[in-house]
Amino acid sequence: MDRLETRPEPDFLIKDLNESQREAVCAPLGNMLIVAGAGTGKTRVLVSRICYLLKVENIPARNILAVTFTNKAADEMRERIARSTSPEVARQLWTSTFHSLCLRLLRAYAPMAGLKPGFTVIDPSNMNSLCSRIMAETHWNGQGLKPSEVASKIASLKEKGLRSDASYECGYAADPQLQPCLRTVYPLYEKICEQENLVDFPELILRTVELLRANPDLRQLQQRRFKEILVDEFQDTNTLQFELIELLSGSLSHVLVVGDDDQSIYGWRGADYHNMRRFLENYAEVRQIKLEQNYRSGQNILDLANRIIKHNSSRLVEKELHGVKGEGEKVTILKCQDQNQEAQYLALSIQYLHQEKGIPLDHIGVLYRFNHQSLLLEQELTQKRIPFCIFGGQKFYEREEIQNAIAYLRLILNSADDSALLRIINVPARKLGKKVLADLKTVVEAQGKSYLQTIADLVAQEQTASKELRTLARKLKPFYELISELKAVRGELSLPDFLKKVLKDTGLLAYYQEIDKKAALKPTDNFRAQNLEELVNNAASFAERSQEERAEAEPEEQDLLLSYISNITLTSTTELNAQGQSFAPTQMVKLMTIHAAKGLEFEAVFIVGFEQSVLPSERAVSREDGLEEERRLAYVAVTRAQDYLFISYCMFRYLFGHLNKTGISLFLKQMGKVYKNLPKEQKPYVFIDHAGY
DNA sequence: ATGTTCCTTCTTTTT
DNA sequence: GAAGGAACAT
Repeated sequence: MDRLETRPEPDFLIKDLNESQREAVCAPLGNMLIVAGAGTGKTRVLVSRICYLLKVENIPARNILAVTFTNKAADEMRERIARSTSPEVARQLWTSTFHSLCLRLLRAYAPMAGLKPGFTVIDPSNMNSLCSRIMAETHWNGQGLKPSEVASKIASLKEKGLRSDASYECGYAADPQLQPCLRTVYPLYEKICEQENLVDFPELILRTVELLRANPDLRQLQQRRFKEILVDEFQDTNTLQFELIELLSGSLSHVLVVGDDDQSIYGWRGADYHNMRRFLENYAEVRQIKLEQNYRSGQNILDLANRIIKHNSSRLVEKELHGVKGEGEKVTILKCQDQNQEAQYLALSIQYLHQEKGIPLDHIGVLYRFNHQSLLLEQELTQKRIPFCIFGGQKFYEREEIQNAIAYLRLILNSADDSALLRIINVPARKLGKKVLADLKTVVEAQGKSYLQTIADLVAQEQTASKELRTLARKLKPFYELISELKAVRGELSLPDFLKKVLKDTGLLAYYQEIDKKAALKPTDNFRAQNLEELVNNAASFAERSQEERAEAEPEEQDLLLSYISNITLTSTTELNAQGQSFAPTQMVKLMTIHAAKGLEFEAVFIVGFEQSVLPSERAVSREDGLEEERRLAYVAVTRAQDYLFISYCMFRYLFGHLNKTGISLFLKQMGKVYKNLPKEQKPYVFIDHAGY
């Protein structure tokens, strides 16, 4: 025992870790690829590694960057590090998502990146309306492409690092359907974003990459800052994010990436798990570590999972999960006649698990491939009086009333934001309909200024203008005065008080109260006015939080309203439910898609609709790598279960109003072959045929 | 400007 | 089969 040891022994860090985990945590400084199977304690390894870097390697916290995909993961990591070190240290760490990291850099270097300070971050739905605006103005009908599809084409081009000019050169012009989109819509989209000072999600990354590419000095500065870079869920990175990491890491930095190619389920969104292989190729002397010891599930569940994924031929790394909990319960595979029977069986089984096995309802997860599958299940659970909640569906910040409130804030912050203005200029109705807007538009186009500036000019020149312009000015004056007044008082009020004033003065709150009153039939409906009030609460707690962090805040983040709306745009889904509250339901069964379940675990898992043309989905299999991605989806679903796993499939199912013959999924069939000749006791599952009744 | 009716269209969605 | 959009009517 050496009490005088100044350099802390890593024992406290590696206690309870298995050998490969320990190797990952205590490896000498260098590049590392950790292939971490489901439930193998990867977050723990990441957190311990960061603590090791801090305490043993004495790397200052401000030189460590940990990148995740969700805010939730980033917060959780920071919190766990705070517990192992100190809140002080944890605050100095850079733990953030790709997007919030880029936002921070762009706010700091806006002019250098070709952006005006105070730019607005827009979400995918705003991107859609912008595209629809452009399509209307250019009179292009989309040739079967909807605005949202055009928007996602643009987004995916950006995620490949391609601007409008580059994507045209890159041979995408060969696609006849894409041509008008590339030639007219994309360049116009870029132009409008530039004029209105808007930045969409993929743009955050692309701008940052271009900024770092073009400025060697700035790049070097960042590379010297980020000595140790850690990236979670690396299989989900896209081309652009891969390049971002390359630009941020210098010759003296070390990069550690953690991922699992078997859990790559966002390929359709541009994620490319081959980045794991690329990492090995592009980085020097990468230490490769495989984590296969699973702490989550019983061996029966793992056997089934291993068997399913084995049929994928394009896996990067062969691996097999070994459990530590023993065999555990057998998996139940249930064959049903139709979805009604499946729903009934589900409700009964949940009751059984809850009442006989004492499993709390909130430790039970029901997973499905498509959102619409929940409908029937909801009805059945309601009837049997089993409390449940649904993850996903409509998100709080996507709700119309919230988007409208945010649009007012956007306009107040950024006068150039025509998209925001056009959204709310007549909400609530101000007699500014089609006619007035068309007249206004001609003036805007003649002047070449933003809508708000044009309105300001019109109002100022009311006396001297022609008769037509005078009437136009008179109609627009109240709206102009409203926005000006709000702009003027912004600095005098706290964030929540200001928001309250905006909702009241614009008439938005009264407008939605009126709508609620008329529609107040179903109590399950979200009252819209209530949602707006929730927005105020949300802003209040945001203001409180930033008060605490004020000491750490960098000067560019001082504008509370600006950081609030950027924040609410980048914070969404799992953290807030449709009512805008933090989502931590108790005593309720959780229903969600398999995609939404990634990263979660439950004592008991039900996978419903494990059948042909559902899982694998009929449409997915036509895509390149589609079938294998669906199989990975099945693998993710199965590996969510700790103790109980129930899989069900139907022989027939209504899909889009028609009765289809579905039946057992290819994945289950292939898995079952291995066990065909084994006696029942040796199979990891019990098969029940309910279809005969 | 708001309500209606018909018609089309169906994944998954970390930010 | 249900929801969202477009065309139409009030």
